[in-house]
Amino acid sequence: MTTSVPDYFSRINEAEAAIRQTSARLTQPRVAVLACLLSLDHAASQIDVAQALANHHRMDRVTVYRVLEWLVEVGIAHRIAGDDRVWRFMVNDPAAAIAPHHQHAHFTCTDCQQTFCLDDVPTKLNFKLPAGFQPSEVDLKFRGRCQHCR
Amino acid sequence: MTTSVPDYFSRINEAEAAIRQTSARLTQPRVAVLACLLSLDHAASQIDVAQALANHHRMDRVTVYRVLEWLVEVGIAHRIAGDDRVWRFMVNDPAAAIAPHHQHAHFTCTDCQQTFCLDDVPTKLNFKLPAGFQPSEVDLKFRGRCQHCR
DNA sequence: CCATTGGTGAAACTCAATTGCATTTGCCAC
DNA sequence: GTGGCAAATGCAATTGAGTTTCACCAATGG
Repeated sequence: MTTSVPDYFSRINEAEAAIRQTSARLTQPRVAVLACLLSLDHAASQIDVAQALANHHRMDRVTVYRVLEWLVEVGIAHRIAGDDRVWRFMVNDPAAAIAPHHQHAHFTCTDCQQTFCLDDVPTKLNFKLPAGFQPSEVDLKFRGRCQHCR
Repeated sequence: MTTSVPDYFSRINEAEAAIRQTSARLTQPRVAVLACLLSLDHAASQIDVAQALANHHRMDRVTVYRVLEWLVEVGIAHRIAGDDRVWRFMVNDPAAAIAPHHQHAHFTCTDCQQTFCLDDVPTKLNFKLPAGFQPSEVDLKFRGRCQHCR
């Protein structure tokens, strides 16, 4: 739940490299937010990120929002709508990022409220929809108990 | 998109009957909101319902929220989380309502922004999740073009 | 018809997210 | 290096869906 500090620091180089690959500016907030996301195995909200970074960087909430949005824009992360009307963010699986229209499966724990990304679960478009519906994206969401909470 | 008025009126009796089957009071707002939902083939937000009913009933928005919530509670309707952080509501398919833990598939049109319920698409729990994840609910969501928008 | 209590209306509040604008900063050309 | 400028950030104010509180009203049961 809390960010392990060493884990966060070990991800800074990785974050910088990823940001440099976009042609945008390498800024402190971007590095910090991305390093934070990289250090987590579950999706994080703006408030999660801000709290995790509070000891290292003082950063406006709006900046966190904007960095997270930007990460989604450039394809480094993706955004998940929670049942509590909060956006959560998670770094894309590098392997899956190759495919432009990656289909996600997510798992939200009803106990600890954390959301995990299940990259292994295939969400192939082998569903038969009623006539007239042309799907371009699939979102598969599970609710239940996660590995830590059972 | 707009509620057809005759359609709404033709659903009033049906709405009254359904409300009477619960042991709660038969009130104007409940009848109106449920008749409105029954007349639609897509999910409606609080604001959609309020606007559709504006000509017939003056009703506080809090009342609409409470009636919609109540409809979910008693199993007449269900709630769908939208990508725009808005709750939308739709009457349950009577056949599917028999099963207590009915799994839904939803389709949100990226063009007209409306959400439809696909009762025919099976969402059986035949997925293999990573070890440790115990799912109790599945939510399958499609995005794309609906029948009206292509 | 009255009493009870569940339901409604109105105003205030919460809280995540967004917008506008002044200030700062990364980065490129020189 | 350093000067300039667009891009990014910080701060304050705003939006908008949804919730809470509480006084008043009205559907049901006696």
